[in-house]
This record gives sequence, C-alpha cells and structure tokens, in this order.
Amino acid sequence: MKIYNSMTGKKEEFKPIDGNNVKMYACGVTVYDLSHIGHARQAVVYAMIADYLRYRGYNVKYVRNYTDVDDKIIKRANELGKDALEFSREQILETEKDMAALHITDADEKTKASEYINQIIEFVQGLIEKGYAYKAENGDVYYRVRKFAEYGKLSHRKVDDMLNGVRIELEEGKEDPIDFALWKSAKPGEIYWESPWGKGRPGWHIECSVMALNTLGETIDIHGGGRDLVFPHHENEIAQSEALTGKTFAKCWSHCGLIKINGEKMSKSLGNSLTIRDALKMYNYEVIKYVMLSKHYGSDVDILDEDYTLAEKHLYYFYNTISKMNEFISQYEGNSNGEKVEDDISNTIKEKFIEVMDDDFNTTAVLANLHGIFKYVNNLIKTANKENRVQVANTLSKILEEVKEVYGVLGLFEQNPEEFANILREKYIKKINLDTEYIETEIAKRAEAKKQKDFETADGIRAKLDEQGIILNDTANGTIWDIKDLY
RNA sequence: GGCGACAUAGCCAAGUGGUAAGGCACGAGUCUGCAAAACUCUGAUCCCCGGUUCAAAUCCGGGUGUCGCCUCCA
Repeated sequence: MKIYNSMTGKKEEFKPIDGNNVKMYACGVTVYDLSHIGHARQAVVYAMIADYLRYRGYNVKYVRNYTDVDDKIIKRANELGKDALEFSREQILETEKDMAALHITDADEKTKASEYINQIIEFVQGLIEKGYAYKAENGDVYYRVRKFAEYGKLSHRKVDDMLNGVRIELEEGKEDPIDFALWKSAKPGEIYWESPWGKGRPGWHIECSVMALNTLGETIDIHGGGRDLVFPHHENEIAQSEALTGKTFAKCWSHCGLIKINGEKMSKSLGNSLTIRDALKMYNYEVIKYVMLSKHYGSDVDILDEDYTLAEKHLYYFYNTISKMNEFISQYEGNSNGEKVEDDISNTIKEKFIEVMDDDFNTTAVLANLHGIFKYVNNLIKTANKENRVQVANTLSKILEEVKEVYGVLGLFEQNPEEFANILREKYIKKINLDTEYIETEIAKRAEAKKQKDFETADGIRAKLDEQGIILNDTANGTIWDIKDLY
C-alpha cells in the first residue's frame, strides 16, 4: 500500500512502526461555530482512511482532537455572555450531531485540549528545561524556533525566508519574531489555568503535540489534517514534539485538500461557508459523501452545485439498479454460492477495489469502477433468459454481496434502495412543483387514449408532462413515471 | 518579495516511463406504435519549447497560465 507523504512529496510504501498496529492522528475542529463542509471533507477522508486500513487487516487507533480553548472561542463566548468551556462544549455537541448525520465513522478517541492542561504544562516545562522554550516577562511562553535546526522541513521553507514576509512583527517579549506561543498569559476576563508561569492557557500548536503524545505515543504512523495546516500548525507540532522526545513525530504526513464553493474560497469573511447542517438540508448524506469521495482527497476542489446533482443522478442510477437486482434475485431465488454465469465479474470487484485503494486511496477511480459494474449488471438482467436466469440470479446475488462489502468500506449503499429513490423523487417533485395525483390523472388519460389508438392525444399528454419535467416509461405492467432531472 | 502546487477531450476527472479510466453534455444505434429507461457505438498525439531515453502526458531544464500558503483556518 502506498500513501502520499507531504514531508517527502512522494508516495511511499506504507508500513506501520509496530507490526499490524496503526497509529493515526488527525487535527479536528476549533469549535467556535458550526462545522462546514470543509471540516466534513476532512473528517470523511480520515474516517475513510481508517476504515480502509481496518479493511486491509490493520489494527487502527485513530485519534481526533477538538480545540476547545482558543482566542475565537473566548471571543465568541464573551459575546454570548457564556463561559468559554461551556460554549465550546455546546459547539462540540453540535459538530458531533452533524458528523453523525453524515454517517462518518467516529474516531476511536476524541480528545479535548481543555482536558490535557496538566500534560500541556508538563510538556512545555520539558521544552523549557531543554532550552527549546522560554518564559517572557508578560507570562507568555514561547518556542525558540532557531534552536530547532530542522524547522521548516515539512513546509519546505527556511526560517529566514519566512521573515521576508512583512507580516511577522516582533511582539513584546519574544526573542525572535519567528518564535511562537506555547502558553499565553490570561488577560482580564479570559479563561485561565494556573501554571508555573502564572495564569494562562495553552497555545494552539502545543495542544496537538500533547494529545498525540498522550494518546498514541512518541511516534505515530500517520498524521493528517487540512492542507492549510501545513504551516505553521504542523511545522510547529514537529518542532515541539521532536525537540522534546528526540524521536520522529510522524512517519507520514497526510494532507487533505481544501474546498472552494462555486469558484470561491470558503471563508467567514466572504460569508459563503456552507455548513454541514445546511448541506444536509439540501442533499442526502450519501450524496455529500459521494461528492467528496469522487475527487482525490489530496486535491483542492471547487465543488459546484452541479457536482451534487450529478452525484444524485449517479446514486439514483446505482440504487435503482440495486432494486432491479434485488427483484431479480428474489424472483429466481439467487444464491451467492450457487452456480453462476461464466466469466462473471464478481471475482474481480474486490481485487480492483484494493488495487486502486492501495494506491494512495484513489476513491475517484473506485467510484468510476461502479459504472462498469452496474452496466454489466444491467446487461445481465437484460439478456437473462429461461435457460440461464437461475445462474444470473446467483451471479447478481454474488455481485451485490461484493459491492456491498467493498463499497460499504466507503459507507456507500447502506440505505434501502427504494427509500433512497423515494427521498430523491420527493425532493425533485417539489422542485418542479407538481403533485403525483395530477401526474397519475394525466397518465390515466393517456392510457385511455392509447387504448383507443389515439396516439396523437397520448403523445400530446406525454409531451406536456415531459415539458413539465416528467418522463414516462411504458412497461409490460403499465406506464410508470419518473423525474427527468434525475437522469 | 519568499515557498509550493497544479495545467489531461466542450465540461468534470483518474492515470506519474511503454502508444490515454470513468462521468456529464453531444451524436448514432438496439428496443418501442412513437418514446422513455436500459444497453451498444462514437471523441484527446495529455499548456508551449528544448533535453534525457529504445520509449514521456508521466523524468530534467526553460517559458506561459491558474491557484494555494507565508495572518486564524479542515
């Protein structure tokens, strides 16, 4: 299995440090507001990676943190007249609700910075003892960046280059503008903990170093996060952790690309962030996940509205085909262990899945394979005859079993196919503003006209419905209708 | 100013040394009273120039363009 490592810029063969055990840490959310779909993508990606590693037989421990102490949280809580920790706890619950609604596999451990204050203090003290940190007069504690010779190795920058940027200014008490805060002294009205340096709270970067160390140990296999965290957050984590332990902090640095919406970078200031909650009002959770998995996790993506509607169409087709399979299987009592048609594809589904997933989790290619599978299925159903239909039913049964096993790893096809189709139909019927009674009345009229061989009238009704967004399908069992936009 | 990434058919998008997955849109066909659904068929010398190689979209150099980070950010 190969995984892309941001540190080296290459795909590398993955081999856990400790036999079969994989230690994975992914930076979670700073909870000062509802989570948006960028957070969702990152959560989907690392859950997918953990799930896939487990599918491949690894024993995975996946840790994800919540930053629940932070400037923005304090600010927002103060505005609301709430206690900072009470506020962040509420926000965590909201985020958990949203992630659960997306059916994202939970991390094995979800840590909160506020519950690691003692360990943070110890860690910072350790850095001070080793000369990697110092206390400023105002009670802040800073990391002495130039002392850590490898600083910049993840983001591939040199300390002096960074200072060329005009924005870093020498703050009071810092020895060097590049130094960053490990501990921030409390200002009046701010939440604080007692420490050897006075009342204060942890800086952001130190939290992750400490939580990773305390939950997973000195060296972890995979450290993930959004691409925007490469610098300074992850760079600083490395500096802190490796300075203290003298060990490699993470063997593989994995970064998830960022999301733009309809061409615009999502940002609070532009007011265009799409919360998970709002996205779920518009789209079924599986549609959202499908969109995210249809692009490679490492790429920045610009998600357009069409991407969601296209995902709806694809899933509608897949689920409808699954319905057809179920129907055929039950009609001819298919058994996945029974005799199958010759050279069927059921044996290669898993193989192909693993082949592309092993190559840096290529979910894009995996989803593309679905089209080939379902086309094959539709062909089988179409060409089934009296002689082979039992074998076809067995084959379909086997294919369905394989598809569910393998794509279930990505969290797909867990819904009831008819229910899923109904959800979409109801959504779209509202969109085109028609009711089913009207449609059925028109179909009845058309059936009558057809009976009289009055094809002109019948076709007229069909054309009108088509214009309104309804397509008709004359089957042996009568006319059924569907929504044009779903195809 | 510094660092980095990306550039594949009308559009979206995999592939990172051996003559280009998949999807959307378009067109043709099978089926059908005609349609629809389903299925079948149809499209690219991979931004430009130069180099390495038996062989490059894929590696190296240069150019052009787009974007990200350097400030809180998944």
